[in-house]
Amino acid sequence: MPRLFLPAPHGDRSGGGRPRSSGTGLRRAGLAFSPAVEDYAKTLYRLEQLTDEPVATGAIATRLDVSTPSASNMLRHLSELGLVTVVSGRGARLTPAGRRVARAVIRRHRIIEGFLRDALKLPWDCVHEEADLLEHAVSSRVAEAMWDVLGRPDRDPHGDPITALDVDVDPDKDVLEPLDAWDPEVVGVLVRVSDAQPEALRYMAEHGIAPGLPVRVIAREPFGAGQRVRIGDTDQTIGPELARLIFVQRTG
Amino acid sequence: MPRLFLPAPHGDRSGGGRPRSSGTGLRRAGLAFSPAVEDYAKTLYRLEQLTDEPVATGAIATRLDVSTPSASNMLRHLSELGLVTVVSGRGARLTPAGRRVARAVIRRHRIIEGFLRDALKLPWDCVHEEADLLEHAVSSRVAEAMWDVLGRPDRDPHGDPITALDVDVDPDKDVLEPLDAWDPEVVGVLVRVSDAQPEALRYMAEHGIAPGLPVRVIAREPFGAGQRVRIGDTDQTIGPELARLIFVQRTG
DNA sequence: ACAAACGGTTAGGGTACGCTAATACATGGC
DNA sequence: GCCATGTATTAGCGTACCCTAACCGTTTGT
Repeated sequence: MPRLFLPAPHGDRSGGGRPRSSGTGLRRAGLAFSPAVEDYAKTLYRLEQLTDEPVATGAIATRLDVSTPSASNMLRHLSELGLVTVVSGRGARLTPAGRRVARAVIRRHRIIEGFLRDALKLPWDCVHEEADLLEHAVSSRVAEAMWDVLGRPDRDPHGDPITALDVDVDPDKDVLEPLDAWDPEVVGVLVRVSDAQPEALRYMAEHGIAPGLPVRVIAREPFGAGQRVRIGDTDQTIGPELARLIFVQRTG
Repeated sequence: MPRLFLPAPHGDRSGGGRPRSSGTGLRRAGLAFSPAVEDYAKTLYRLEQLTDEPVATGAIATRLDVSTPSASNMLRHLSELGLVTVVSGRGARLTPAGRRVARAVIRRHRIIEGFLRDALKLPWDCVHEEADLLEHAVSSRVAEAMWDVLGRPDRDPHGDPITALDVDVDPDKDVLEPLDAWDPEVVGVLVRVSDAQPEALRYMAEHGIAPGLPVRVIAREPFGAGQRVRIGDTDQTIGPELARLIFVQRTG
């Protein structure tokens, strides 16, 4: 049984005597949940923010790059851990406990990203992958120490918010819009860039597109060729696909 | 199959189609070896430094806190990975490849320890356990970045050497002795303290016993009560069990 | 010389994950 | 209302680790 002090997973009609771990547990003693469980919670949390419906099993599977049956099984597992409620045949929803787990993982992830970039000077585009690995190994104590060293910032390098664990609201709700949606002459601040596509991240790094800079839309190019935009103090043309990954807040 | 580009483990009479991972491998894609394998290599490396014989299966099992059969199985596994050669019925020995793996893990471990203590200001005694967790998740790139930030030290906080990957010699060989072995009036420098016992670490931290300080043995107490020693600029009595965990280098 | 003792290996199970193939269910078209 | 379609679940496996119990092979004591 991997997690001490928690109801045993699955059937647990086991025969094992020693209450130590099975499989992966030689390391990670005492950490509450397995990396896989944390990943599912995190993914579920993110997908829940997009709809009010329960999250479809297939969507989770796609996001995590596993087969649908695997996701289905894991969701049952998570529900036995009390982290999700499964709406059979339709999808799953995080419980409050599940949301806590997800927020903790996401918080650690963002702190680690910030730390890798600002303290260790790692290049932009490798930071996300490294953080995906580390988020399951870094204890809260270490993560909070990193956060202190960074000066307790409220956003990570991509502009994603680093919120307290008991905060459920997304501070970007009702505030941020994709740059894509803006018409000419609108002005504001670049708040965050999506970290979903490493390639896009690299491009943005090379072209000086980073959170914190002022943004002004100059014109919309014809035939869907994107927007002419001033970011910081350079003008450039942003294609619509990239513009959907850039989130801005109106100031004008 | 967890490790890309390596001969498949065990029989591999599998039926699986997708060449992705099984079990634990959703994260850690691309990392060469599983945490368990790294732990075995590390332990083997340490035990090999104590004897010239092949390392006994039972010794490894004890050190890793697993059953002897588990260790036996894993050693077979490691031998199929080309990391050890098993001397059947007697024990195992690391191959050059195994030694490389072990040194890489140990190097990461020590860099992480130093980093947690010096950069993150974590207390002495929790540093070792955190590092045990992190050493399998931190990539070489991140570890080397940490090392740079620390100023490329050649020892970790306990005084254990941080050596290059291709260096096989222990720089402490023929140089360090346990404090226990010293007679009165011998003087030198405290180079390292064993990190094997967290309790001892805590005691030493509280009593100002740390690597780098000058040491002079003042007298040996009667009836095995230990030694009267000056460490830094305080005198104290060190019991023989503690004295065996403190390693010193003669300067006089 | 032989039996006890000890250490290692083999046998047989477990759990956590993952996968494919086959089945169940929900939904939408007609 | 009924079937085609798609999505979700169940069935059955595979692998990495771990464990206990039973089985060897050496070494050792007398």
